[in-house]
Amino acid sequence: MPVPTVRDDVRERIIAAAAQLLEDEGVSAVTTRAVAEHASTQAPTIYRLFGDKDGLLDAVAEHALAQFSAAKAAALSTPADPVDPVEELRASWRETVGFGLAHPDLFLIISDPRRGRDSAAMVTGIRVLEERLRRVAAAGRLRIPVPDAVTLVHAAGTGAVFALLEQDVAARRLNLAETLMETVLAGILVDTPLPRTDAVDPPARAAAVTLRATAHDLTALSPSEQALLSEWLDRVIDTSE
Amino acid sequence: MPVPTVRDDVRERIIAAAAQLLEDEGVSAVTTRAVAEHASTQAPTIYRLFGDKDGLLDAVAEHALAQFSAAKAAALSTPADPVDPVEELRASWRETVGFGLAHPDLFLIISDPRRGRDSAAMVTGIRVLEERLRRVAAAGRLRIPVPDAVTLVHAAGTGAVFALLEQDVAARRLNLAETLMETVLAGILVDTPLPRTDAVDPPARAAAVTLRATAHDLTALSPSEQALLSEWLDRVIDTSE
DNA sequence: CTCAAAACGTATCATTGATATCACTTTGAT
DNA sequence: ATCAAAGTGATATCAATGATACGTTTTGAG
Repeated sequence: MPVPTVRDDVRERIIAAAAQLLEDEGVSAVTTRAVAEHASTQAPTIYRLFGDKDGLLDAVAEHALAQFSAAKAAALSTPADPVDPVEELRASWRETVGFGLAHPDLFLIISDPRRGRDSAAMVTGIRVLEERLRRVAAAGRLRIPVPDAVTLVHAAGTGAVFALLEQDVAARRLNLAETLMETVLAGILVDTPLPRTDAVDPPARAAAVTLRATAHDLTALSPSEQALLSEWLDRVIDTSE
Repeated sequence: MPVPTVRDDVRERIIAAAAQLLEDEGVSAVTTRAVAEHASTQAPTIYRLFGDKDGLLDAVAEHALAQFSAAKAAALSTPADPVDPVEELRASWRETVGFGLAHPDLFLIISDPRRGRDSAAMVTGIRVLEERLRRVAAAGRLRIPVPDAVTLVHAAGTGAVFALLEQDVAARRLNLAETLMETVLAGILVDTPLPRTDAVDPPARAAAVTLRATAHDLTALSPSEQALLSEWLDRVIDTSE
């Protein structure tokens, strides 16, 4: 086992400095000079240790994701203390979405397909998801092959985070992630019905949704009447949720 | 109606030059100097017309997306020639995914949440999707409010494109996009059964999937036996697809 | 034709990723 | 202990890029 050398120390200081700059001031603040200064070293050291700036960002992404994955792995149930693997999958999804929303710039770097294809960070994250889904399959709850499920859940999760990041931070509809997750789970799991608003819902809701979409084409109503009708229908739809 | 001025001409030339550079050599080739040269003008003109480089990229994205959306809108069925709105939604999804895969750098620019929040390009794209879903709702096929469906489908579509772009171009599993689409549709539409492999499938497939996940943990089999079993199960799963 | 406003074009700045260079230190074999 | 080889740290610097200042030219209304 190699003892930590001075080189390792500098390497960690640089990664930490870059990570903090990324977190605090965004990706545009991560310049070689700023990183070097925050790490109390010089710019050329970055190139000696990481090759180029892309290599540094790779290292930052891998570091952050490794930390995150370790926390998740620690939460994995042990054979001695089994937990419903589907619930673990749900928890994993929520943690991932939360991570993406909490560290948007980092998430965007990791998700960049031009980087992610061979990135160690992405591989690490995928492996955790795969283990979760393997357990679900082992419990007989998965309806499709594990690799397919990995890709599907990964794609949906990425899309959910991106869609939420696009929304204004104050008006984020966080249940979008939940809805998308449940929708995907309903599609890939056995014996997991669609979320709430299905059979339980009064047929009135479906009718309201339908009518709401055509409210502005109802020639029998004046524009102001259409507007009011739309408001009412929105209330009907929302309160039956 | 304003007549086209010289300024408009230069503006279009710059956008075309930037778009072509983006398409041919990727985003890193889109420098102010390269764009200016290809457009037979000077770098400062870019700043007079677009404010900064970000503004130029915005304009490029909007231009490309407007062209794309126009083509899609032209394909929209007219009242005189109605088409199943759900099928139109499927077609729209496929076109969007195809667009993303054909123009990855452009798609990444459009999808960047830091840009997309107020970008005209994103608004344009969303509007088309909203119209599609409004028609689905008007036909009584939508189970959730139109705005929710817009966000959901948009998120899933973005995720599908990103997941596909991450894969090696030669080994892309394009049916991932189809599967995700059908899964989401099954979740938001009424009277739409889950995709193919549901009730039609023999229960054998589900069992094969379950067993496949635990093949390497079967202590009753030797490692080589486990490997062969895995191959057989993969064939079973694939041929009943 | 005049002339003010707009557009153009040259030159240039500041920042940033990346590298050359070199003195100094550590390392490890002899 | 010695000394050559490798590594480290620091300064200076390069090339490319986004962005702008400012003098010159073009345009179009009256």
